[in-house]
Amino acid sequence: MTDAEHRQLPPQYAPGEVETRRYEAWAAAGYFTANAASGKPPYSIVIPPPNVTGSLHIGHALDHTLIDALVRRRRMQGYNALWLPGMDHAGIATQNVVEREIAADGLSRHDLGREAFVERVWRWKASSGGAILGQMRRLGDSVDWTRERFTMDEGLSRAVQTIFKRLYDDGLIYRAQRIINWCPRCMTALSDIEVDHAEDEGELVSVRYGDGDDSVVVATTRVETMLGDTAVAVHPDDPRYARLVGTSVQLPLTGRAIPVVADPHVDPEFGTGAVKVTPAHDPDDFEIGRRHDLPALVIMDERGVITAHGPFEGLDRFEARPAVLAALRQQGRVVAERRPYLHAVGHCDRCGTTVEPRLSLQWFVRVEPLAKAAGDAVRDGRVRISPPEMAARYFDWVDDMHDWCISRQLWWGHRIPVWYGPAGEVVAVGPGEDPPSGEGWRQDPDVLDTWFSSALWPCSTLGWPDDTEDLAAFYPTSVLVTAYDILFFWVARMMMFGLYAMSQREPAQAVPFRDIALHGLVRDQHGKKMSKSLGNTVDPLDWIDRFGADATRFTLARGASPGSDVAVSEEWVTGSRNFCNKLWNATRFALLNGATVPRALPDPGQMPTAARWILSRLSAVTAESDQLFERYEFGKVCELLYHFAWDEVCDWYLELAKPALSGPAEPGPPAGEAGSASPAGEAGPASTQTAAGVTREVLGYVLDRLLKLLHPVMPFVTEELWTALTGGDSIMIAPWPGEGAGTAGGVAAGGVAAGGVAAVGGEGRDGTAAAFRDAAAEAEIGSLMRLVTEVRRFRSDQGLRPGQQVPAVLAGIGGTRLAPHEGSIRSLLRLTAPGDSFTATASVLAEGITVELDTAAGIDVAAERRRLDKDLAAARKEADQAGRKLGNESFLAKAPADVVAKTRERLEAAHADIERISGRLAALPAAGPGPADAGSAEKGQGDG
RNA sequence: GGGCGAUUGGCUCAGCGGGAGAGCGCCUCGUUCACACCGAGGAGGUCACUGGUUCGAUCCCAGUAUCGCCCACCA
Repeated sequence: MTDAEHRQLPPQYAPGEVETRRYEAWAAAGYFTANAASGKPPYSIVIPPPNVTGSLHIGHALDHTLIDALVRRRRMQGYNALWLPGMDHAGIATQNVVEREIAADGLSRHDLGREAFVERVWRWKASSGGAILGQMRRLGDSVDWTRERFTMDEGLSRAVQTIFKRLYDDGLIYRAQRIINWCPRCMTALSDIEVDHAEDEGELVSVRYGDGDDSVVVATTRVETMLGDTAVAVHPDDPRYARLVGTSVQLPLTGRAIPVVADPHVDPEFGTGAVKVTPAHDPDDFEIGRRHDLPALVIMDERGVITAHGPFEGLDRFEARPAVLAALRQQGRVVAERRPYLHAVGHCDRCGTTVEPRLSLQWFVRVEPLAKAAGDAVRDGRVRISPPEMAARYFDWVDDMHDWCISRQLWWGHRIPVWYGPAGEVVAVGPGEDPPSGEGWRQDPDVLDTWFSSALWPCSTLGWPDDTEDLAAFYPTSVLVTAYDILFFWVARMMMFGLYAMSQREPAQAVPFRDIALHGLVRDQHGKKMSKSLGNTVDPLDWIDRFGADATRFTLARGASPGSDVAVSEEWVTGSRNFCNKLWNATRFALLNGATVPRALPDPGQMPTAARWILSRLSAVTAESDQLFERYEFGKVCELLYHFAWDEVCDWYLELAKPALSGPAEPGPPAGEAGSASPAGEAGPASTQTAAGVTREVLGYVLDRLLKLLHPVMPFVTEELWTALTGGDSIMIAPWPGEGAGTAGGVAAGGVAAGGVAAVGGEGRDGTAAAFRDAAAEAEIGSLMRLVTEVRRFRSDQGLRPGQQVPAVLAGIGGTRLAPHEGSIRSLLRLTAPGDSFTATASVLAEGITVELDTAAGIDVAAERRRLDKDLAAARKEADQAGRKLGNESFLAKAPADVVAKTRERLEAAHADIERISGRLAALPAAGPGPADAGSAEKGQGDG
């Protein structure tokens, strides 16, 4: 853009072209790239790595918006800000995608063989994986593309093997025969958290084992597993079965004799008090079996097909259930059936298949010491969770966690770095791809749980296990931003592995992040979960196309408060789009009127009150938005800035500035209220010191700051407007307008490096970051706003068109604090000077000033009386309330002084209102029949 | 079965011991030279219910109802 062009804006913001142009320019300029060697204090966030199979959905859009806002703000504050991008290989999910692909050619992964299949997955990744990375550009994510990582790239694989070996050597990884969760469709083991429990309808069947006096009735929801029963268990103190303990009963259908054992785990109150024991197919039974040295009889293969010899062999587990039941029924073994019987059943969180408890040899992480350390880091405050309530969930989990099954019977993932000798013994454990020298070595065929590598993400992406510059500069990361639904899967595990991997550091430096900022899930306008089947999903790319990235981001951020869900709808994003346009036009207006951004503010003595008012408000808003940002209150930041920009800057300040802007630009006698300000001096060499000049600078200053405050959430439109306004290179690298931007206060609150970082970025080049507070100006403009609103209400009630000019006298304004604002008031209210024939036909009393209006048609007495009656009733109610309080001795004795004082003020104000309104009622011309002024007022109160 | 949270205007939500708020929607008016993706004005709520604490409760406590979420190896 040329200098002339950059001050011309079209009347509407068109995001499309701006966004791609700006993003590419930022990336090309290297603004996203962090430099570990820079002397600036670090601020780092690692992306929650999206699945390589994924595409950008609305949940990512929320997460990324919040992260990007944090990073952009810190960058402007002078931090060495890093947002590190990357992806997760997503073991099961990715393998499933490619398996489906080859299934189209009628092939299974076994047809290809392991090596070819894995090769095929890599090819898939290269061509169709990672679509999300391109989509992140559309959102405006300021990620450092030079540091992009993938959980299966060389460095991360080495990190995985390294920590595996360390854990193994420390006795924290072991291999054992256990009952694990097995998905018969994915044909792999799952960890506890990869299983979703859902209430399923089953049936509870009571079956008689044995005959005659020595028989016992057991209840089960899974009759088919009886084929693998190796005992019946009863409670040791249960008198009903005491005589049977130690004997055996005959198992129906198979005829096997199985022992009756006594085990305290059995609940004598449930069912018959006797339970069948199937050690190979139920985790509880497995434990009972261990205690009593029972054999574990496996009756199903890895697909869930019955392998027990007999008539049921070859049946799927769900076919076997009715078949076994029918056979039992035929033998008269079924004593009772209860159906439907609701109970919780586990499902694979990847494919929904009912999980089968399966006895198998797997690798486990002994989590207890790791989980304890992870809990302690939060307990002792090294890591803070936002919102704090979520910490309870975190503790529940880390304090009572089962060992973590980490082996998966898949091909896509980090192969377990263990080699077995010819006899099957573990003889070597990674790292390194090569087997030990000699013959007969065989690597474990399984891969590691995807979450095993994700758990290392904060340190592995920064270079661990190597002692890299990035690791030194950016670990611990500053904050982890993610949805609460992933607290257990990922966050807690990063805590465990991060602390373990970095344990050579002092405890405060070993944590993977200092803050955990949890946000909620995105829901539809009715608070319902988004799902494809409900058809209520929102595609963020569609919104970006139609409303712009900034509108999409603002909508999501506006709804985000710590830990709670975000409801969005097209109405919200429309509103956000409108807000972008509002900013656009406010800046456009400023440019059309010659606004400039000053190096320093003009002398406050030269400023109109309105300027001091808006600067005072800007200062308050800036401080408040900084505080909210530090607390991850994104919704409140957005709300605050939205209302400041729209209600205060646009609706009032721009309107108040209009008369001054149309004044002379050359130095001369200041116009309007500025006449009361100190005369133009030579103090500011760059300043024109006319009312118009001062206003142009203040307007430019306010917009400069406002755009910067909004930039973290709305990067594109603010960039476009700011460069047009200032001619600067980029708002991205402009200094943050915080009061003493980036100084120790802000840093301490942000919890960045311990020890604090003082004076980051300094005051910036304009050196005007100090607070500008002016309570008198705020009070004065507040008074003006109330007066104008009151008169507008009158005009509206009287059916006067908003634009209609009305001759008026502002009686009694002389000597009041509003006297200097008469010009503004007249312009805002469309009041003209009274002509020769002026006769007041109506008046409004507000702020101690009587506005006498000459309305052409006179006033509508009835409408006015109705309104006044209503006002009077409200004022009386107010006076009554406050008066009653002040008449209460206990209140006077016990309430704090400021509350009492405030109540007094309320009472006085209410009395003044009553007097004013009564006066106006009395002054109303008697129109219509009836001597009813007082009566109608009374009625109004009575009704209220 | 445990735990947590919610219940505020038509909708989605802020507020959380001393005067009930916002956005959208709704009604009225408006071609004022930034913006109709706009401006001005307005209507609309006994803050789920019942008790308690308090000078004072939407806000604190207890209970009830309804809804939601998380965790869970009782067949």
